[in-house]
Amino acid sequence: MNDGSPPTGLPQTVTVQLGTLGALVADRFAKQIEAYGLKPKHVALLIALSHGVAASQQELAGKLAVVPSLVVALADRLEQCGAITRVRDPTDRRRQVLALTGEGARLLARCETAARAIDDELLAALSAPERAALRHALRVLAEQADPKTSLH
Amino acid sequence: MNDGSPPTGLPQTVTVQLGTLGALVADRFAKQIEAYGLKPKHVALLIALSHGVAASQQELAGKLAVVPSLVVALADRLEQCGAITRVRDPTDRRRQVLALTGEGARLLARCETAARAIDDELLAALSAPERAALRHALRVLAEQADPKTSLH
DNA sequence: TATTGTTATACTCTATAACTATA
DNA sequence: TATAGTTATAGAGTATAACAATA
Repeated sequence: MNDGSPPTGLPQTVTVQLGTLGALVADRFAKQIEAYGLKPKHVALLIALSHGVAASQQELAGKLAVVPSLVVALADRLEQCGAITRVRDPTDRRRQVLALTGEGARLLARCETAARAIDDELLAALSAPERAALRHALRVLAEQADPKTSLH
Repeated sequence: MNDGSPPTGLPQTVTVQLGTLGALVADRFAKQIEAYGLKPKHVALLIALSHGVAASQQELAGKLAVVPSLVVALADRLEQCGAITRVRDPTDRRRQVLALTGEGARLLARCETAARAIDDELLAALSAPERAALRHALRVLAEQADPKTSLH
């Protein structure tokens, strides 16, 4: 264009910048964790299990804001690589109760290492107080968004 | 788990928080702009056109970090709704030169309004200085990431 | 009859590969 | 022969819908 009309301010919005940076770091993170045979959604499931206690697949589908049939596929993979256990609830044999294993916790720790490396690279351009301010703001926004939190 | 092992620090990393929030705002933004018949990638193409001058589809594929065949589909849609023009370069008739129209600029303005509304809602939980600090940090990170910037 | 998990299927987004036309 | 764009096809990721087991 460049015909004198005001340039769009869209790229300066937090919405677009968060969307762009989010996609960027998500791609980097996905690249790193594929060495462990995991996708971001697998990690989201592991995180959910590491927080609360063991949970049914329906409960997890709610927490991850995905459909139950997707939890089946994610859990299949995680069970296959030994990251979770999957046992029928004796009191209600319809329910599959998932729980993190030691191997799952180790995988999660490796993912955390990968994430921290991406953090360090990304935040290198900021001063220490700028980094602290960003972390604070993200923490506030993340917990306000939390009800349905997932990785894309 | 909750067996005494340390809980994962993954959700506190900037990587995971940016990824999560980015997906959240991207979804909200996508929801808003579908009223205009646009997807985030369409907006990304319009933004690219509003910045530089008219550009060939190959150049745009480079800027958006997508494959040329995707630019075809995006441009088809944008041309169809009158947001861009698409003319053969007379000096090299292989090239299609895309340019933003007045209607495209108007669409972009509506998208900006939608993004600012999401910004306002999201940032309501932060104080004015916290908002300023976040905007500053995101601006720095966004421009450092910029080479291949897109919306997911 | 309602609910949990599963399977089968379809849809969206995007990439790869083959093709056309210009150069 | 090489390049811009296009078309056809395929793959990843996820949802919807039908189904089986259990309540």
